[in-house]
Amino acid sequence: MPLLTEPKTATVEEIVGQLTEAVHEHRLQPGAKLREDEVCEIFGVSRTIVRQALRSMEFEGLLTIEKNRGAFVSKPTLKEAREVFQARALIEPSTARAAADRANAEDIVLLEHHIEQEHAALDRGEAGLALKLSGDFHLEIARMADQQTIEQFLRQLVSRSSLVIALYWRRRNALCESNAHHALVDALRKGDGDNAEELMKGHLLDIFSQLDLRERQEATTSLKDALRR
Amino acid sequence: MPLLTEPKTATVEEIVGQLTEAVHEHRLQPGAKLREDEVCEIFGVSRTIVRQALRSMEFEGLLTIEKNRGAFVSKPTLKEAREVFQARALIEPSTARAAADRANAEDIVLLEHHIEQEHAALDRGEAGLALKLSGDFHLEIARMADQQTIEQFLRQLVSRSSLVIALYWRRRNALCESNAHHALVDALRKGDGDNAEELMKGHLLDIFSQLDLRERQEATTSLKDALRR
DNA sequence: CAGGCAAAAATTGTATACAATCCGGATTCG
DNA sequence: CGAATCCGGATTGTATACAATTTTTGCCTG
Repeated sequence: MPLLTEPKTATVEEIVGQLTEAVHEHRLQPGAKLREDEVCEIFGVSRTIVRQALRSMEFEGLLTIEKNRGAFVSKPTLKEAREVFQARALIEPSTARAAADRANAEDIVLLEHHIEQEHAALDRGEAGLALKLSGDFHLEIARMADQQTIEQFLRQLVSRSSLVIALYWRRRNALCESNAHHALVDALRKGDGDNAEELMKGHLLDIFSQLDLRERQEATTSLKDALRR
Repeated sequence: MPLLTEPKTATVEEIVGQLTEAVHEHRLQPGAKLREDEVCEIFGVSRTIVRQALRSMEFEGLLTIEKNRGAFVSKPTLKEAREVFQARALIEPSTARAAADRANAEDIVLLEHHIEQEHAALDRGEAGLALKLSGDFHLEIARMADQQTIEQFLRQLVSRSSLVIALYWRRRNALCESNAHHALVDALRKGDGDNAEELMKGHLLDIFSQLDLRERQEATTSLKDALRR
């Protein structure tokens, strides 16, 4: 399995990239522990480098580092989950509008290619990959808007969205993706900012509505609790 | 002068806190270099700790670390400067609205106290301190809105705003601060979300308009270039 | 046999040693 | 005299050694 196998001496960025991808594609689930030595061996570097990588990912919100206990893939709470999508709802519509004003033919082709890959991944049953591509799609739009500061924030939000979806997505099977992205690209192609803004707003609401954000028991981490009736 | 003098063994957070404060108050100017050994001696810790602190501040956008060259207080470009205030204009008005809905008497007292300190600092001629307090004021409002994700982003934006102001503020002397904060607190006290939102929007535009964001020459760092006619 | 205690192993946190790179000044050559 | 080059010191980057903490394991006792 060519998963996280790098021969030797990777940079911090490469490690962050591969680990981030693994989390985005749900190959690493929320709660999973990343032992430093293990990561060291996989990438063939010293703990100095690995610790830098883990710390970066903590800043992104992807990992939570507990003192003296280690780095774990973050498990957003319900409140955090809501906040992530509230923040996206605040940021992304206006970003889509800006993108509509600036998108050129090249950008549109890129986005369409993105959607193709996304559908292909879904057809192959690779839901994790499709999810990551979907996130990248949103980031591409932010990039087109030429707002690096916002893009940087959105990167964090998309990362966290991936965690939220891992924890709170309703049906494990049907990962929708209707044709919201298609419609968005159409609006961008026409330079229709109003429509792009509205479509983005609706799209985010749609995703949000498919999350199960009701109060629930903390996932019982203790075997004892899990077995008592 | 009790500036950055800590006796011994500080934590990463303490170092980040003190250095951040120094940047926010313009005691450390954009472009200033932070040598690792120097910071080590000041705080009485090893480079391991200092490097963690510097890296944190790089993520906040406060420092820029150039490979093999060191950590410098960031110098936002014109584009970045504009983006920072565009992002704030996008985020803060709705945050002010949310704060108006949630603010209790205690919060209002806190904010008023904040404004007092700000004016006192201005009267004493401590413009840097006043600026930092002004940033904290905005962060307090975000905290009241109970949106930690947004608050986290705003923290970065306020940090960068401090750098932008250091670089692009028009008149070095009169650091305005009219009574915009007073008006905002009034709206919050009354729970008037609409007004709070509008006031915040106007306040940010006001700050933005006092920046000198025209294209300009890169400050010539070379004496030779400065002398040739 | 359950529960608690203690030692050992495993893991993370910090300091230090060593390697790589950069910077400034002196030297040499055109 | 000016420019390029090379060297030594200074500074940052990485690996490793050691300390502190947690987790596991095994033993002992009630």
